[in-house]
Amino acid sequence: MFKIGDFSKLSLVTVKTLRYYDEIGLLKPIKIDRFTGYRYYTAGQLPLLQYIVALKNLGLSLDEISIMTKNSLSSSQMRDVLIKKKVELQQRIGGEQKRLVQVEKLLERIEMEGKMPDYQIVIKNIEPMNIASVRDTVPDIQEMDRLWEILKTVRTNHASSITGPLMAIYHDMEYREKNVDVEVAVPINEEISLPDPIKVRNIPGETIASLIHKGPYETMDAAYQALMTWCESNGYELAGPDRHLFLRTHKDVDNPEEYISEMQQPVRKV
Amino acid sequence: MFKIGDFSKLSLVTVKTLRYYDEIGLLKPIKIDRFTGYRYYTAGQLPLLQYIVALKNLGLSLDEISIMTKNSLSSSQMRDVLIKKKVELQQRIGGEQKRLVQVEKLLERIEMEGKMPDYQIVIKNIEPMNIASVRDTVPDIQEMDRLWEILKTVRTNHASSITGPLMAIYHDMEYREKNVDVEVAVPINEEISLPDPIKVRNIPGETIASLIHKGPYETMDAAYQALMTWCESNGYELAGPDRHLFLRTHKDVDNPEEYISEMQQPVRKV
DNA sequence: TCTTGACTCTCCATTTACGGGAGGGTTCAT
DNA sequence: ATGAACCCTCCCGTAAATGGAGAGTCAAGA
Repeated sequence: MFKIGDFSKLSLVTVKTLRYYDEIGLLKPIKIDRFTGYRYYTAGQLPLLQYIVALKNLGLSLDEISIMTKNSLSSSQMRDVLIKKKVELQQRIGGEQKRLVQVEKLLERIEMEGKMPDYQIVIKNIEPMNIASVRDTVPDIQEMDRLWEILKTVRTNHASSITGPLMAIYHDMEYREKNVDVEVAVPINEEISLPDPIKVRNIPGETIASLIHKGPYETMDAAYQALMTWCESNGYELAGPDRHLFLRTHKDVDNPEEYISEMQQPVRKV
Repeated sequence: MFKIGDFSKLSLVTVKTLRYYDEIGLLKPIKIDRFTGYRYYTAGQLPLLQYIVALKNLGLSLDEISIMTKNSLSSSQMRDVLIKKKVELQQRIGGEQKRLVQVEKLLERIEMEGKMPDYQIVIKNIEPMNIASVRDTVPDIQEMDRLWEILKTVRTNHASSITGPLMAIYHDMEYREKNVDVEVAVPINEEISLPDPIKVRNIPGETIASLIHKGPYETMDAAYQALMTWCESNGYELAGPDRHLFLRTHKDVDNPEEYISEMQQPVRKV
């Protein structure tokens, strides 16, 4: 019989850890002195402790090790635990490798541009929502104001139904300056009836690449380029028309430099 | 100005998380109502939050992100943080991949043998220690008892200096049945003077592959084989004579099935 | 003006696998 | 008998939130 310190020296497992394993029931001392509380271990417990350490080195959690050390466990159940762990490890490795690539890309960009990039692109999952919208092909982007005017009735008559910021959906598959097929929309929380040409429709949940842009709309082209490049080089393909969310506009601030927009490009992993 | 819930919807960051970021000073609301405690955010904070989320996706800790978002940080300092993170990620990937290989090997063994293997092999780092020992080439392994007898004077006259279990060190580089060059030893904690042929010497700290064996010594050959195989297939090469620690012997139990031994094979990563 | 439901606040507990330390009891060789 | 080494329990801290309790606030509809 060894006191905890001697057992610790034999096994090279710290005293703290042994006490913890006792506490969670993973490895109980063979005997505890009722009066002093001293823990006593025996050499016969070393194989079990070695087993625990070995499984820990494989990356198993103590919970999983607890399961594995229940001696009633069949070998096929052990196999299942290990297979689960294997899958988990594979996924973690995959994730870390993706992160590594991203970090390397970011470093490259810092090298090239001499500074932190202005645009941070993030993948998000958007919930489905209802929108009230007007869609038209306008000869010039300035003409969009006409569409906003039409939507104004929603904002005045159903203000409490609005659940999000205004947005524009660009249905053209490629960029164009003239004759833009644009849908101007506002998210609403229920079916309300609206006069023509306003339609109410549902947008399904989607995965999007998001980029937040600060400044006037004229400077968004570079951001748009960055978003496209990012999608391509990160293995996403475009999966629908991109949206423009107006988060802070001339109605909120005077200086166009303070405008805030979000570009959302639906994407799909390839 | 948005209340926390609206800001959460815009950014797709949970309310709880926003409050947490406030608490740790990572992203403070633009205004907190002095009377109600309500937090208010503005669209202008979205770029910063997007930045935070993007860095989090790269695997940076919130502490590191705190550093990165201090606006006084030069791009070379940012580069340093990222390079540190890159190295960290590479190391983590390496570690996880090793674990994955181990799990796969264990699964293979379960497939082949139909049960969990009996031997768990673990790498340990042994601290340097002093030993009192007798070394000789004995014609037969039974002759070792003669060496134990010689060491008995240590165990009787210097019992309090003994710091560990008895051990045998096999100096032959390959396995042999006859004329074994063996050193029988006991760890001690200080320089004591001992009669010939007992020598006191120092064993340096070493990395060893350890295997705990339960049962009579005759059944240890398979364990020894397993240890060698393991070292080979896990990229370790032998780095010295192996040791046998007697953790529970005939002095402790009657039944040889209850004997506990530890085999320690010094190794070196290749 | 009142009510009601949605929203927000703070504070506390929980998660993993221990490590550090305080304060106090035990063992053992001298 | 004494001092050193050892052991005990209890509490706090870690990272990055998540979940819940209990209480206060806001806004829309009646």
